[in-house]
Amino acid sequence: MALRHAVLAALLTGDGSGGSDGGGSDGDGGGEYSGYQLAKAFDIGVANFWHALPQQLYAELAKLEKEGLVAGRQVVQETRPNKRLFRVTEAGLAELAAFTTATSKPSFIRDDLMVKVQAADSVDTGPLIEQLEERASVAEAKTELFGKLLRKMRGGLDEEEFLRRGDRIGPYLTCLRGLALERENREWGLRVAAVLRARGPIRAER
Amino acid sequence: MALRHAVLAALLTGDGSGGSDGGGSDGDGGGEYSGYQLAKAFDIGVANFWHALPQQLYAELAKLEKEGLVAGRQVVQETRPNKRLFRVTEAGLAELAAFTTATSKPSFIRDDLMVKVQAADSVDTGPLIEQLEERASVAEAKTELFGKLLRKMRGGLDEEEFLRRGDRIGPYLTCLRGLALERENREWGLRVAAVLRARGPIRAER
DNA sequence: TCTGACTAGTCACTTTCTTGACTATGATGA
DNA sequence: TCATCATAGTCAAGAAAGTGACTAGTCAGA
Repeated sequence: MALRHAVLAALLTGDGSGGSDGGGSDGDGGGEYSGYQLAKAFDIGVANFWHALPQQLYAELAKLEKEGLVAGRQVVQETRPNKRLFRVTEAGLAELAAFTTATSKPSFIRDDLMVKVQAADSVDTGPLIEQLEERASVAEAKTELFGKLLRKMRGGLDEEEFLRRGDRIGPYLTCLRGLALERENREWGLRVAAVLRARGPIRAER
Repeated sequence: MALRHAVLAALLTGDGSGGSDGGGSDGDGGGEYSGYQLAKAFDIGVANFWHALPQQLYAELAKLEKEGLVAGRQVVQETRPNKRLFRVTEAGLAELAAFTTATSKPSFIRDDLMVKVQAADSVDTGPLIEQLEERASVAEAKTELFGKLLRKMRGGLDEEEFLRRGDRIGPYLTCLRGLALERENREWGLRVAAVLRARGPIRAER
């Protein structure tokens, strides 16, 4: 059970997709998000370290609300469907605090491409090479995206300065890791593709 | 459904935990593993890109056998419980080949610590710092482990040479990525811990 | 005018994962 | 001698995650 914590953390951090979309006064600390917005955030930033589909988020938000960890309010809209905005309650904060104190499960990764590379000696490497290069280019795009996000978050300040004095450095720090990850992803993908290409078709069979 | 492919890939690659444990003549290509050995492999090397508990592996092996993708044979042992060794069949290879050709799902990570860091501005950072440093030291240990594994796999050759001519480079390539990952993990953990430490107790609340 | 995309979300079903307990035997160590 | 670890698994229940399909209105473009 940890999607809930990812959701709480995401609700707290103002790294919303919308930007200055619509009119909300963004005043009071941790933002308010609709399930829909949250789903988008999970597709971009948060997806860095957690992944979830919209349906899961809606379901989780419902549960969290029932338990009083988030509070939702209805917002009536004329031109588009009504929506419910959620914010973290005190109880939600307490839950997050407890979670932070508890020991973490070891992080885990699951990666189809790695499985394929692991078996690279026993299968046709053609399609694999393609996928590796595709992966590398996706990683490059993400690298750029994260770079922009980071610049935006730290505003005018340089990194050291921001990390010393900025408020809300959490998302910045996780984004930093995402950036490093994608950089490595890219390099690895290119390297492996190059190695496999150089070796040509399968050699070691069985 | 991709644990099965991870299992097949793991069975193929001779990166077994046991080393020269027990007496088997290791002759014919992809190794043979018991569920138990496989479980250990998943706890070390493979855990790099896939994670699974022993029960899942036993269950998956049973399914794979029923479908003819792996073949098991009973090995009677005097001094310890009997075991069943599995190897990948032709059909299993074909399944892996098909999997390799199909498009991969985007890799995904799930990491409690990252969630906690994301929320770092709203919670007590004390325990978090501890966990980050713990993580860093685990990562360092893994870094060393992977370094050794890599040296062992490439034998006397240097890396370029090995990747050009070695047989069974798949596990080597995935291990390379694991190494890079853990290196980044370590650096990130230390960096974030230092940043949080320098900031002292919570400042930005709500 | 029809198509498709965007906003906003719900329902039902299936697959996977995780937890915990249980069976056996032999070897190691206090 | 008693406890614990390592080998080698099995079973069952429940929580979490993933998939697919569906509603419904708005807006932009062909």
